[in-house]
Amino acid sequence: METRAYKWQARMARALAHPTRIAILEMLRRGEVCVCEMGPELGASQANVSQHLAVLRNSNLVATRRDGTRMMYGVTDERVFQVLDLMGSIAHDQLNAARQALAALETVAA
Amino acid sequence: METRAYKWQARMARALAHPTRIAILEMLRRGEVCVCEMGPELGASQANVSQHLAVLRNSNLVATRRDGTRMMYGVTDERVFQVLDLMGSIAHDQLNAARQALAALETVAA
DNA sequence: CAATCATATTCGATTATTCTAATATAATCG
DNA sequence: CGATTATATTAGAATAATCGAATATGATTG
Repeated sequence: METRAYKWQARMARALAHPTRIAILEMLRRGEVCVCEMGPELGASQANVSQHLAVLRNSNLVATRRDGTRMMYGVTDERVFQVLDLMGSIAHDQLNAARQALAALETVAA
Repeated sequence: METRAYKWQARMARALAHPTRIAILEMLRRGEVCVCEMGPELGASQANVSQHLAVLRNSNLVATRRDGTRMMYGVTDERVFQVLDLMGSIAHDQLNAARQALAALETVAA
């Protein structure tokens, strides 16, 4: 068993395991983004955004570039978006399936 | 911001965020697998495997089928393997990059 | 139905995440 | 340099995840 290898995938998954961090990554689809844009758009405090960015940095999913007094963030590997896309469609289809199952039950009940 | 939608992706990521659960999913690449095979192969206790299976079930990544006294587990959506593959290659490349950076530093130090 | 085998659940202790509030660092400008 | 702006870090409380041990459920067999 490659339990060692799985540790890194698990680490990465853990970094993705928060709605705010996913929202941050979604912002980064457009390219580099300044931290200053994130707080307002995410509806999160400055400290909180910074903490979530630290998690993403620690898992090497994002990298920073200083631009004067501002910090620009970008993804280190575009494939993270493919991961998000896949998780999005899986979740979407799960929801649809659940809805259909519910509708079927309600039809019987009616 | 679709913070609502991100919640589901985050939930899914959280379900993937443990080496044992990734190992379980890797076992399921071959198709349905009996719980009885998992404990030994994972080096985990029966209770622990069952707990991790519960997490995967709650996020709808796996489904069960009873076969007499045994429980067969399978993935509900094969795309979860694409997610694992992507995370694997991203992690792999991250490691390589880190190794190369280290090698470069060591060359300078020598 | 009692015994057994396979799996799931509960409990309680431990550790990890997450958040807010406060403080620290780092670059820039006057 | 002192003030300002932008970001990061720390501290501490609240919540959630994890694990082993014990117990419960559920199908099967005799």
